[in-house]
Parts: sequence; structure tokens; C-alpha cells
Amino acid sequence: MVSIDEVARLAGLSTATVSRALSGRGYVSAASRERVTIAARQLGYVVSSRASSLASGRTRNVGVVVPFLDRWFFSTVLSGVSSALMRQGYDITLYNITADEAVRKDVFDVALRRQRVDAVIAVAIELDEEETEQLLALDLPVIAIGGPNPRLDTLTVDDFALARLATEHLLALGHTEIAHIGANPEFDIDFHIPTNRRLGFEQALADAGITPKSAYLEPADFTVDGGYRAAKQLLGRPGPRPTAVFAASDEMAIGAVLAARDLGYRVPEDLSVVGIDGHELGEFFRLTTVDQFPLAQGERAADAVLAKLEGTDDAAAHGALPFELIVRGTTARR
Amino acid sequence: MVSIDEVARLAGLSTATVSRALSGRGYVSAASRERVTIAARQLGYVVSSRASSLASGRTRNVGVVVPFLDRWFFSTVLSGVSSALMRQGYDITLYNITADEAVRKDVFDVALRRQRVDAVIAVAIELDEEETEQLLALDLPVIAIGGPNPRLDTLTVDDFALARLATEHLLALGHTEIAHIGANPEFDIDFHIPTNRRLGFEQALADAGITPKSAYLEPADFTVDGGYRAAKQLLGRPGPRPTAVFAASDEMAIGAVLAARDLGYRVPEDLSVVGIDGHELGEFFRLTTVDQFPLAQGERAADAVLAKLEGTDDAAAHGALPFELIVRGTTARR
DNA sequence: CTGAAAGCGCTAACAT
DNA sequence: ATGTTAGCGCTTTCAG
Repeated sequence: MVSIDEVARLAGLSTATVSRALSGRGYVSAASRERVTIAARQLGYVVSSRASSLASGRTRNVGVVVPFLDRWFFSTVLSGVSSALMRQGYDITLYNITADEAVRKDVFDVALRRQRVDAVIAVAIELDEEETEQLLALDLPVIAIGGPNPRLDTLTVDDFALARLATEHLLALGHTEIAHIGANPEFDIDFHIPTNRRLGFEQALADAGITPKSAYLEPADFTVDGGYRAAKQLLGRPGPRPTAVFAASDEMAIGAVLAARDLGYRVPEDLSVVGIDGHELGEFFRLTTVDQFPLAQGERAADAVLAKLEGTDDAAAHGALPFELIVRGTTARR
Repeated sequence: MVSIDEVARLAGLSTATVSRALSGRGYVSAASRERVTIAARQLGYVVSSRASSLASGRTRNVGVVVPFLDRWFFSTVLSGVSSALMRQGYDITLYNITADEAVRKDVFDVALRRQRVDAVIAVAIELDEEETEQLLALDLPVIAIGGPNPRLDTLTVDDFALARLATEHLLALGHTEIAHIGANPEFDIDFHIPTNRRLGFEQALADAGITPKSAYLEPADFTVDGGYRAAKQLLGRPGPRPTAVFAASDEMAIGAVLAARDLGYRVPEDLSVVGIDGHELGEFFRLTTVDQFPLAQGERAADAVLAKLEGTDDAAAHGALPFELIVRGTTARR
């Protein structure tokens, strides 16, 4: 590995000047800068992040904490984070919180405290008091996607509003018998998204003067299969039958569409289905959805963290995340 | 941040002994080890990776290079890599090679050379001569998944054999009119998987004395939508109609199943469909497939890299990757 | 604008 | 088994 001394020697300057020229910190004459650049390129010199970070305290590396790597939403957010960060010459190190409590604890107790990162992005993690405390104790810029967590800077999408919008779309099409696939009423306090989406759904109904039928509330686990099973129940049970389904995620919505077809119902003629997320398969299934632009969420989180790191206090760090109703082919007038 | 000196002081020992006790390298009496452990825990001390890696040359961090983050196969492999590495206390930093040539170049020219990682895992990247050279020049353990690359240690799944197995399954069920969705004959030299799968398919047919019909070769882009379109062509065109389809990926196979249904064909009664990969949605669609266990591939790559790092030369580094025919509901006797 | 030199926090000889 | 000490390769005062 070629070191800074060699560059200095070749450029005929001190290591201090080389360091300044390469990092852009401090005064360097144009002529010196030029010579350094040439010498560095000629030798193929790359600053050692180990040495540089020990001396400067900066690593040019951001930690990203995610609960899943192999689910579409999270890997899409991650992809957005990664592209925005790499573009600025930052690396990203990944902390995958799994179901394994020991791993989770290790991430907060040890891994994040190794001084390997300049900042942390936490994606859709429900942090408890202690974990929030630990993140704060790192004394590093932290951005959370998801939350909201009052003690952290959070990029939040208003799940209540998303769900209400999706439901209002159904109402506007004349539906009144609308079922909900998602959280069950007594769902945990720990993970808010399903509950918020159910509340937004109920609010929209209430605003339209409709009392939600409990038989129209079908819990499911946010997978295609879960949505499929839930829809089969909803459509197969004797008694009143919904003319529309609001699914709290696109994957469940896709499952619902397939279930309806399997039962012989036409979508959207016999049943309208709307989802939430903006899943990549939505287009293929002609799914009406409320897109929350997860790729952009990741990019925005990266921008926010960069703004904090560079001191340019950016508006991206605050404010609510955008969402948009995308009307495709799975919803129609009743 | 508490430093090693404070731990040493509290334990009444030198920093050298603390370092030895914590890293497990060199002799430390049980009593000293105990006192160090207690002092470290009491102070909440975590070794600074910046300082440690500068002094020792080890970072306990592995670089993972992937071409996509938001595609199921890659994020699943990544998930396997991550869990195996975190279990051993390693961090992982992510290098996402995108379509952007500048980003790709920057990863090999700069990012990987920052001395941030102890080893590299390259997932399904077709490396050119120069990139291979650059990886080798890092002088670090490197494991490639995919390849094969004669100059690198590679974990390879035999795509030819996978495709042949899938095709033989169809043949064994009595099919002779078998179509292929995947690479087109004049596909690039750059990305071998599609081509190898087509060759395996053709070999199986040849072994059964069947000449592949060129009309049964339908190129597609490895997405659900691509598989759907391809199957529609195959089934909708006038002329001979296949009774079975071999799709070179599960996502295309799922598209083919949906296309067949939309055209009014029953699967598997009118059309058998087999895929490759072991996609998470395969179970839902009752898809017959050849599973290549991507999660396990990731874990195995991680194990191989760890073996190289710890010097325990592990068999995991070599040998072919396993695969298995999973017969579910989309294939039947003709 | 540039150079000398003192660390950054740890590890690894080396000595004991 | 433990302590002393010299770096690891940079960055950043501080002088000039």
C-alpha cells in the first residue's frame, strides 16, 4: 500500500500539505494542489481510512440499521440510502437487527460503538427507551425513518393519512362495504404502522358516516400469502360481503386480488382492491395503491444525514414524507 | 468515549494486558482476564475499531459487493452473509455496484482500497480482467459467489446442471413440447447465467432425443412481467403449442403461470411450469422449482471468508453449491 | 501558504 | 504473565 509519505516525496512537499490538498481542508496553493493530485494519481494513492479516521475522528462511513434485508420495502429503502451515500464518497455499513435478541443487543451495545461510523440511519425500527438512549449516547447524527420518535430526528410518513387517502378513494367510487386487511384491533403497541393504517381507514369511514363492521376486519401478516388467506375469509364467509378491500400493504393487496380471482370474483368489477406502498409488482398487477416512494425515502434519509455531517442544515431532515394515490386497474365504481 | 487507559487503570494493569485480555491474543492469567473483563464492562468499554485496525491491520469488517440491493435473490444472499458475519462479531460494509459506470469504477479504484475491510465477498458480479486484477491486488481474502472466475475462489452453482434437472423433470412427466423462457440464443458473453441455463435445458432435450424448436425459445428479462409477456407469446402464437415451460428464474415462472391462467389454460393440467431459484413466493404459487438456497449461499460465502481470515482452511471455500428439485403444484404428467 | 511535530487509541515486539 | 515502548498512517495545531 502506498502511503502519504511517498506522495509527499514525489510531489516534493510535506505530508501535511498533501493531506490538506487531498482533503480540501486548509490553504494549499493551486500549484501544490496540482502537484499533489498528479503524484497521488501516479502512485494510485488512496487515503487509509483507518489512519485518517483515527487522526481526524471522521470515517466517511454511515451505519444503517435495518430489521430485514430480504423484504422488498427495506431493501428498496436501503438501495436509496446506498446510492445517495456512495455518490458522496461515503461507505455504508450494515447492521441487520434480526429476531435474535442477542444480535439486536449486540448491535446497540457493541457494534455501533466501535467508532466505525460517523452517523446512523435507523430504518423502521421500533426503538425502546434504552435503545433510543444508546443511539443518543453515540453523540452522532442520527436519522430515523419510520417512527415518529420524539427524541430522534425522524423522517415519517403519515400512515394514518395514507390509509385514509386509500379508503377515501374507495368511498369516492361509491363503495360502502369496505373490508380491511391488516392489523387486528388488539395489535401490539410495539409496531405502530399496522395500527395507524387501521385508524386512518376507520377515520375515513367515520367521516363518511359509515360504522366499520367487525366482520370486515381481517388481520394478516403483510405477506402475499397472508393477504390471500384474509381475502378468502372475507369473501367466502356467509353473511354480508364487501365490495372493496383496503389492504394495509401492496403485498397483501396482491394476495387479495389473487384470492378474489380464485373464488371467481372479477377485479375490479366485483371487488375493488387498494393497497399501500408502491411495490414493484404493483404495476404488473395493475394495482391501485398509495405509493410512499421507499427509494426516495432512503435517499432523503441519506441527504439528511449528510446535511448534518457537513453542517449545512438541510430541510430534508424534517417534514413529512410524500405519498401519492396511484389509480390503476384494481379499483372501480361499485 | 472511554479508552483502554481507563480500563487499565481501573483493573490495575497495563494497557497491553488489557488489550491481550480483550482480544484473546497472548498470555493473560485467568485472574487478570477476570479483572479486565469486569473493568471493561463496568466502564462500558468497546475497542475503537479505528485505533485497533491501524495498530493491528485487522478491521473485523468484510466488504460485500453486490449488483442490486432491491432484487430478491441478492438481498437474500446478503441476508445470509450478514447473519453469519454478525454472529462472529464482524461488521459488513456494502458496495452496491450500480449501472452507473462511474460508481462501479469508484468502488474498485477507491472504495475497496481504503483499508476499511479485511476481506471481500463479491456476489454475482461479472468481473472483467481489470476488476479481477484489482481485487487480487488488494491482497485480501476474496470469495466470489457466481463466477466461476478461474483467478478467484468461487462458490459456484452449476447453472447448467440446475437447468438440466428442471428440464429432466418435465421430460420425466412425459412432456416433449417444452418451451424455454430466458436468454435468447445470441445473448451476451458478459453475464453467463442465462446462457448456461439455456444450454442445460438444451442438453436435457438432446439427451432425450428432442430437437429444440426455435419457436419455443422466448427471451425475457428475469422479471415477473417479462415471464408473463413471454408466456403469452408462447401460448398465443398460432402454430405448435408447448405443453410445458421451463423458465430460467422463478419470477419469470410466476409470470408464466399468471399468463397461462389469463389465457384460460389451467396449470398444471394444460401447461406445466417449472422455475429456478427457490423464490419466497414459490410456495404461495405452488411453483415447482429447482431451489439454489440463496440464503445458504450467503452464509457459506461468509463462512468461507471467515475460514480464510482465521486461517482454518475450510472446505466451504471450495466445491459446488447444492441445489434441489422441489416438486410442487405447477407441473404434472402430460 | 507550507512544514515540523505532536498526537489519535490501540497492538505487538521485546524485555523482564 | 506482564509492562514498556515504538510505531500504525494520517491530521492538525502551531510556527514561520
